[in-house]
Amino acid sequence: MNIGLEKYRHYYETLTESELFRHVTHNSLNQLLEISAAQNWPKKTCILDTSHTLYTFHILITGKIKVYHFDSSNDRLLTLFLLQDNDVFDIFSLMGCGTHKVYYEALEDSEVLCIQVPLMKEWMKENPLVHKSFLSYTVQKMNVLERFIINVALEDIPTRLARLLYNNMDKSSRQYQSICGLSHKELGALIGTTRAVVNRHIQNFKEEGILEVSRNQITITNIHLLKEKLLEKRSSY
Amino acid sequence: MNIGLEKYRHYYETLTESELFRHVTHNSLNQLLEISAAQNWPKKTCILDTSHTLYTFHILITGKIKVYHFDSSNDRLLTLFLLQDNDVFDIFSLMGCGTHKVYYEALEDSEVLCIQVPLMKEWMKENPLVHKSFLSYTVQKMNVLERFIINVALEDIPTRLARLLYNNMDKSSRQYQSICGLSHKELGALIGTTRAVVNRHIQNFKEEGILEVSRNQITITNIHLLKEKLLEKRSSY
DNA sequence: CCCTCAAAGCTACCTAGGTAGCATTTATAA
DNA sequence: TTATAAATGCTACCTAGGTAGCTTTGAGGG
Repeated sequence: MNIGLEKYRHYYETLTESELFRHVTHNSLNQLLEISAAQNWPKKTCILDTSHTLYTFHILITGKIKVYHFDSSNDRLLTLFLLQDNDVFDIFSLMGCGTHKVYYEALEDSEVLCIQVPLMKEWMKENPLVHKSFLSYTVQKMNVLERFIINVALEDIPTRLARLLYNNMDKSSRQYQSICGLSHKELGALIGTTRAVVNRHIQNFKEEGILEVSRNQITITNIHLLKEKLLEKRSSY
Repeated sequence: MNIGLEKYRHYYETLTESELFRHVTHNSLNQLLEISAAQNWPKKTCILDTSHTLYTFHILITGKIKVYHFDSSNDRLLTLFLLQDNDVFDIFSLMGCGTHKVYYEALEDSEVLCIQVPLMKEWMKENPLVHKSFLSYTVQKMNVLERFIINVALEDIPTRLARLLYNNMDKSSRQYQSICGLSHKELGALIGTTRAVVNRHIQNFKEEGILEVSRNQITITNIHLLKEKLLEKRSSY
């Protein structure tokens, strides 16, 4: 990597804070940075080509990246993950698990470290302890996926939407962190439905006094009512 | 472990064939068996108590075990995984990822090795290479989950059912392996719907000449028609 | 400043799939 | 054997959510 010293420090310190590289020596961390290429992905950059997804491993330094699947038959997106600081992708290609087809899009300006898969494999071989961290990380992600699938398969859309809002709300400030500023279409992709349906239920929530909408921003006005949405389940049947 | 020599050999050889323990020394594998307790879970045994799920790690030697979530509000099951020989569970508890609530049920008589989580952690610490195998294994499972969620969120039930049948059919013999003998209710749990709906579509498939039904057994009569079900998607809209 | 386009709001329609209920068949056990 | 329970097949009903199409709003760029 050939960059300014300040940038380098910035990357270095971010990696230090990551649980993935916590037990890696300073020396090894520097070696990792040596084989990395830093890239800036501006907002709305869409990464589609396989050189990125199949042969490159990525570390997200700052920003927000959406991992999604595209279904051509009904023209719909499904967001599998929202990656934040210190997330890594794509472990699938790292493990030679080649058949999964996902796309990436930067939802905010993002700094990304790119590492060729063979180089990364080499580095991991010399730092075998990271396998443990990666395992822990992957299991956590799998837990997220597991809950996701249970939601999509067993819960109706008002419940899923309420859960999405609730989970992403900072309980004290009632502000949103990760899903702040997303369009209804993006919200739909996050819970497995379309923008029209999301909009419909947001209007319902508004009427019920759960939230208020003001240009590109959803504000929860009654957190208790929101929470009730999660618990009521389908008892109306 | 205190068992007959033959059983011991049987377990040992099964583990040797597992990709999870491929690079483990004979000595370590014996140590693993030493801290294991062998159990036989008869068909339809349902494991619910947390001593099994939360504090014990399991290796499935022979048999078939269903990992499922139960939703009390609408009284429905969702099968997340069908575990076969040499599968392991539950990695979540091993990684201290305590919040996932799943149940286990033996669909066939199963031989299981049970290992206390602290002992397993100790053993893994002395055999750090297994973290790599476990990582690879977990990533593969995650890939399965990822495809599952895409199916459930974006595809209709005829497609999901057709895919389930197709994936679990031995293409040459047209026999089923893993889902053979499952009830419509079980099939529903595998694709995220109810038995009534599964039955409805099986009747449709029958009328279309895709399959035949004879007491607890589904036989595909036209594999091409079945495959078309997968590809036609929702073009009828 | 206006122009453009995406996002949001809303109406109307339709169908896949969830539900309820029952009758029939098959399996398991007493 | 009979009895009990489970699995299957089938009917009828209903509603959540997908779709189409349009208007309104507002943000960002020239």
